[in-house]
Amino acid sequence: MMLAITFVNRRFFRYYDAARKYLDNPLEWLCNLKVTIEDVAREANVSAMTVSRALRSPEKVSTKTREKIRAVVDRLGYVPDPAASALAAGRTNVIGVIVPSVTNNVFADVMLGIYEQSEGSKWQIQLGNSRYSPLEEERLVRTFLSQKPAGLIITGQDQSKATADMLKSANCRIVQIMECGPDPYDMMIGFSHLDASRAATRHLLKSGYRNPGVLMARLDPRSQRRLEGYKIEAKNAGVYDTRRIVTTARPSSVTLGGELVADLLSKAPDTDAILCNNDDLALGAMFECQRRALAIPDEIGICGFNDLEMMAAANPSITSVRTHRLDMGRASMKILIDALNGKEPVEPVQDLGFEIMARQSTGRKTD
Amino acid sequence: MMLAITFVNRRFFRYYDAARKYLDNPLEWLCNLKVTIEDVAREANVSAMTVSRALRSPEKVSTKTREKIRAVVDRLGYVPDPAASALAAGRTNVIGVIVPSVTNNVFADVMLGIYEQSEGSKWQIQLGNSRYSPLEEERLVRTFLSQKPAGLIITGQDQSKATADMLKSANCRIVQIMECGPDPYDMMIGFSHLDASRAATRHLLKSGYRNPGVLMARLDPRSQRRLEGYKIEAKNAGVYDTRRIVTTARPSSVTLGGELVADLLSKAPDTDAILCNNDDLALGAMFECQRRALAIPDEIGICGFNDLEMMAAANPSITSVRTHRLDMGRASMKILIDALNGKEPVEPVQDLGFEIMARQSTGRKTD
DNA sequence: CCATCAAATGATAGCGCTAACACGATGATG
DNA sequence: CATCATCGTGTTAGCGCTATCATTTGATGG
Repeated sequence: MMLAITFVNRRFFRYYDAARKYLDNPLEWLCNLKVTIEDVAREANVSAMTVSRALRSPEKVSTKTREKIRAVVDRLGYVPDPAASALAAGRTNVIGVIVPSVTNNVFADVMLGIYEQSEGSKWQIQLGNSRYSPLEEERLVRTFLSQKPAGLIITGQDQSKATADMLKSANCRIVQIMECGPDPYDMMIGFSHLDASRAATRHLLKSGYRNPGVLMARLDPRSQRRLEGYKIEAKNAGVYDTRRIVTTARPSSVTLGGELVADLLSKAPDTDAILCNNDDLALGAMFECQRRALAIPDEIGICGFNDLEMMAAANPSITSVRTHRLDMGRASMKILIDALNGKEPVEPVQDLGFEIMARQSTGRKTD
Repeated sequence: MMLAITFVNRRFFRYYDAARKYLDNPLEWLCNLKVTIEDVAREANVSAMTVSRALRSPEKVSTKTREKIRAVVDRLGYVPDPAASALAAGRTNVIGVIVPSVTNNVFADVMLGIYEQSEGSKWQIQLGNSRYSPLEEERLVRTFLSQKPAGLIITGQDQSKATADMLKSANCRIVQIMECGPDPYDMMIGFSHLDASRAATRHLLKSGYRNPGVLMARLDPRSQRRLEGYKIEAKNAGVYDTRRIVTTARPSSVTLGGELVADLLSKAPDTDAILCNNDDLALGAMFECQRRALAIPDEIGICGFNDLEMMAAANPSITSVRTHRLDMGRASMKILIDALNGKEPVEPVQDLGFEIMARQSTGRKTD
């Protein structure tokens, strides 16, 4: 009885307080009356706790009660308040994803894989865009961690010291993507940019090109490693020449590809192959070579990086290094969800590799 | 005194409870001790409420107190708990953004504009990807609204009835983007897809093409309107012919552009111009025409839609309909933030228009 | 020096939910 | 038949913050 009175009082004052705000608009009041877990509990003749359990861990509630509650939930259109839930439980179902760009096709594909894998699960993706800025990344990590996320997917391994410290002591699971290396914070899914770029350079050399140059836009850490790979193989082959290294801090684009080719050919007119930082540059490079009536692949070879869909469709089709972007997204989400479900990964660092897609643009007739 | 004891008790039990969980790892316990607003309040010799005010509405706190608090906040590394804040205040700083695709360059640009405009503000972007599914969109809207967002940016005007009902009675500001039309839920920033497509079709006709065809992938509502625009102008000019309308439900890609051209030319070999649903298709169409040695623009004209950066860089450069994607993002975020700050928009529906970018691919020598 | 009022600050009471424990009912066990 | 584990459910006590109103402080003018 005492309980009933307390309960009625609580409801009464809640409605009373709410009502006062809508004295001039009773209709709006009615519309905004929020359905809480207690409303469901009352209608179903159970306690709020049982409703909570029925929704979060149904196996702990008898089938009969569960179905009764489900029916009331549907009838009243109850939706749990995530803020209250997070506050009470001390954690959320949020998985934060931090990428350096949303415009870039590469990350768009990774995101797609992540979304795809999270489908149907209880985990909520929250996307953060660091725009290649370590400071912005730091801010994002701080913001995400304050939300007590279940997990974090973050791009690369070149975080600032402050970010790294936060991540190391973070109370959630972490997956680094896009790269492979030693000392992960927790888990890691990616591939070796250095090896990929070395393989691409070797492909050019094997195809009979003697003076390969390289175009690099926006030197983020992964591009740097790719450039390093080119240098190693160029030196190995004894064809290293700084004139043939064209870099810029500008973000890559098709137009930029054309401009960089122009730059490269003016500095080193004997260049006979171009390794591009990514496929946008490669496409731009191809268009520019066509405008200059340089025959691809005989006079000049072109190789991109990432193997976006358009590379195979281009005319001529363009050689590129296929990276498993969708798989990286899927795998990172999968390993994270598994870990959250208590299934520790056998191998916390996974190298998904790459593949050289040799096409017309590097198909020089060998002598 | 009473207060002090209560306070000490509270702290004590908090620490005691926390401690029990870390009996086997005291170090971890120390690391995880969360700094709360009360810790800051105690250190700064003010009440929790004053700390809260100092952070959320600094102008309500004296300069001296504010600075003292700021110093303590920095020293302790206090970060407010957004869940607690949301629960107590009944609202959040979250702005939900719902787009049908994250892979698509078009939306990537819009997102970029949105992010850009939100920079430095207190508003938090949260991205939802409906993947062109009205049901998924409904789920997203429900989820977002349960988080009591400050605002919502949603793509288009073709929501399901349930979604529309939720949005109409939602307790937050709403901006629809990418389209312009009557009866917005609240505010609207976009352009007329019908008009844009009519203008593009007229451009082809004016350029001397007599038998323009059209390629359409993934018939979302906006594509439908674009198709409608083509039909109107084709009929106006008396050149309407269903053989020249090639559509597919598959998502667009460069490769698909090539395939659809093949389809179009086999059905209607006399086609002399191709209006493409988007730039990916246009690029693929161009490559396919080049493979078939069809001279662009003399034998066949090509026009894209959206004017992605690569259209100008292509060889030949490709005519396209420039849409102001970045501006749409920026404008939608701006009008939303203004509204949230109490600055009602003068014009709740804004048409940002479009621009026909005539280039080589439709530059037929007129007779 | 005090009344008056605005500005600054504090005390109180939740926001809606869940962890942790309590408790009763049920069935299994010796 | 007492004993004990197990299951399903209820009770209690917050999670960390802010709305609201009460109170204090300081500035101003008579």
